[in-house]
Amino acid sequence: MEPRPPAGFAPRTAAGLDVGYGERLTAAVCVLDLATLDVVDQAVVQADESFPYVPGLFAFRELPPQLAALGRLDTPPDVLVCDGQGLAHPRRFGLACHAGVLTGIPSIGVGKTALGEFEPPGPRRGAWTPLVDGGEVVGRALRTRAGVKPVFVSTGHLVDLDTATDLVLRLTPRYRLPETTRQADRLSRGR
DNA sequence: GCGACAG
DNA sequence: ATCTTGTCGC
Repeated sequence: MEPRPPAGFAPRTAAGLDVGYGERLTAAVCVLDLATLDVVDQAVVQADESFPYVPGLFAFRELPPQLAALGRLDTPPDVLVCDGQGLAHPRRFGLACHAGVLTGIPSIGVGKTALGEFEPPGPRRGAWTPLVDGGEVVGRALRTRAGVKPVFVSTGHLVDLDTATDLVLRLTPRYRLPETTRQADRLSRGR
């Protein structure tokens, strides 16, 4: 059956997660108020590399430090917006799925590149086309900004694709990537 | 066997 | 992911 959010799912906050690379890994999490998109909480954690980058096993590399950062927040966010795929993964279980299941927090995946096939969505913001892999619809290629390369949205945990799409559009009033991702990226670079 | 392969 | 200048466009 389709992943479905808890009854009455109406997130007030959304967290963006990202990992920056330097001498060590820098995991950052930024919690935004969905009404204002202001950062209301954040945390950073440094960690040594403990797993190589292996396509398909991305979560083994970046999730541990991200979970550590989440643990440093004052309050758990209502939904996690992950930097990578959720269901849109060869094994149907990308980073966003791991993050949601391990924390019990609803989650979605927003990738910058697609793993499956898709037709280019219309040029206008909000347009989308199905992202297909192995003959299955695993997510959506969503245009968050007119005339700019789409992002790839997929289900993580306890959130359906329509809800995930709405959420991403709410987080992209101006730029291609969600504000959550942008803020976490900024923080992971020490700013 | 060869190429592709989230970040 | 990260290394990096200028350049085109709103």
